[in-house]
Parts: sequence; C-alpha cells; structure tokens
Amino acid sequence: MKLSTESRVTLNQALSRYGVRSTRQREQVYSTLLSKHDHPTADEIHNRTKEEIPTISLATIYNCLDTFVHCGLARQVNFERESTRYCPMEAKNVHYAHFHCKHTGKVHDIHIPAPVITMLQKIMPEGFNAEKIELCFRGTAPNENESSGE
Amino acid sequence: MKLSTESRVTLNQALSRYGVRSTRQREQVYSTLLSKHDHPTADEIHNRTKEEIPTISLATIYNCLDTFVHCGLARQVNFERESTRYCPMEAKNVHYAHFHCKHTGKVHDIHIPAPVITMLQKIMPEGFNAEKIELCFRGTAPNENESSGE
DNA sequence: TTGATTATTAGAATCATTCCGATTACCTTA
DNA sequence: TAAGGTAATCGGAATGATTCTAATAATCAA
Repeated sequence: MKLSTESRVTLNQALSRYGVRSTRQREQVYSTLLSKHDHPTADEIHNRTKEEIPTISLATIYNCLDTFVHCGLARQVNFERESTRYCPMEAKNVHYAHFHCKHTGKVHDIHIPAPVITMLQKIMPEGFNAEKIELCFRGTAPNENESSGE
Repeated sequence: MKLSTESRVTLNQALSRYGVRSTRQREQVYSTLLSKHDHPTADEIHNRTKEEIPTISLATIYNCLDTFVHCGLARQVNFERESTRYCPMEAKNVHYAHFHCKHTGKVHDIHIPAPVITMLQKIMPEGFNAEKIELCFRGTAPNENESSGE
C-alpha cells in the first residue's frame, strides 16, 4: 500500500523536525501502520511490511517504530507483559484509553473526554505531577459486525 | 521477618479456599511482600526472601506470586515492558492507580475514589463491559521525606 | 567523486518469565 | 508409622520479545 501525499508530508515533517531522514523503510512502515488501525505488534508490522519490502528486517521495524514514537507519529500500547502494540497518533491532546477484549484479544480505542482527564488529574495528592496517563480496560467488547479493523 | 498471626490466618484461608497448601515458602514470600510495600519485582522478592530461605528458587517465587494473585492476596503492576511488580491486596473493591516516578523509578499507590470509577465506566460505548480497570500515571512524585516504603 | 554520516541488516545477546524432569515434602489411610 | 499418592519445590534449560553489534549500504554535503 502506498502512502497518500498528505501522510507523506506529515511523516516527512515529523522526521525532519526530529532530525532524521526519510527512507523507503520508514515510509513503508508508516504506511503499514496507517493502513490498518488494529494495534499490531512489531512482529505483525514486520510481516505486513515484508509484502512490500521482502528483505526488511525486524530490527528496522523496531527502529522505525521507535523513531515514530519519539516523533509523535505513533503511540505504544501495552497490556500486562504482552508484546508492545503500536498505533498511529492521530491528534495531539486527544486522549484515548484502550479496551482489551478477553475473547478476541482485539484492542479498541476509547476516547477519553477532556473533563475526565481533568478529573483524573485531581485524584493525585499534592505534589504529584503526571505527564502521562495510561488507562486500560479489560473485559468483553460488543459482538463485531464491523470487520473494518480498529 | 515473621508473619503475624493475623496475616497467617489471612494467607491460610485464602490458600485453602483456592485449594492449595500452605508451605514454608509461601509463608515467607507472603511475609516478604507484606514487609515492604514498595512494589518489588519477582527478582527483588527473591533476593529479600533468600535472607530467610537461602535456597529458595526464583521459579518458586514466581510460583508463589502467581498463586497469590489468583487467590486475591496480591496484585500485579506493570509499567510498559518493565518487569512485573507485586503488591499485597489490602482490600477488595478498593481501587488504586499507580504513579511511576520518572526520577526515582518508585511506584506510588493512588487511591481512586468510587465516583471516579463510576465515571470511568461511563466513558465506554454501549456494549463494552470492563471487568478490570488499570490506571497508571507517569511523572514526578513529590520529594520524599517519608522513607516508610510505599 | 570523496568522505562522512546515518540507516539497514542478520544474527548474537539479553532479560524476564515459563517450562521441564527430578527430587522432596506433605497428607491419607492402612 | 510405613506406604502410596499428590502437590510443591528446585535448578537449569527453553522461550519470546526486544536490544545490541558489527558489517554493509544508502544518502548527503562539499
């Protein structure tokens, strides 16, 4: 799958702001990440990307993903000690929780309204300053008729 | 460190309800877990417990901790892909978030008031049913004059 | 084109955790 | 209190995700 012009611009801007080059591998991995929002693991991204660049190595996948995370292009999602999952970061300042379905293993994004973020900030005692909030649910997700990924 | 009579009763009841035996190792690991609420890793618990039972193996530590988690005597806490940490479960139906200090690496419990739990339940769309909520903060904790562990 | 820097690669290394087979401890019932 | 059976422990090997390493390849600047 090819990257849209718009996404390529986003990628290139973020990469150059971060001071690294845009490469074929980075473009393709970014494209893979955008093409299906199902929170894939590095290994899954590796398999998907190999369809376009058969020789790409897993180390490069980790490398690219790491770069994206630092650039603000992607986020990591962790459940317990399972493999880290990745998803594109759509917008800054919009918070998502993650819902992990115990039956399908699928991960769903749950939007967190701003007032809830504010409330969460308030449960911390004096002196605690949170820069990052991570909220995960585990349970059963509704039966899916949507096969759209995500 | 020796287990108080009260704690031993708690332990034994939980173990027998779960259908497993109380052993020297399980008592000692439970005691280690109770003696310092600093969310130790399995490896840290191993080192601390070896002071009492020098030959205890790491496999047994994992084994005991796993049993405790299933019995409801302990909880696991995960940050990103770091080693799993453990803490005793004080009370059922009381929720705690975890605050991970980026300077000291220490983990702090943050009590979550019941209304906040209710609100969190509400951010999920129709059909999602969460059985478990995990909330983690990362940032800076206040300077500690308290050396009480926890 | 040259040289310097940055990226990629394959495979080795690492680290937490789990698995395995053998031994040991513990309960039951005789 | 001995025997047999089950459960727990042990040390070390195996696993799986991730990171490291050293060599090669691609890219950029002059």
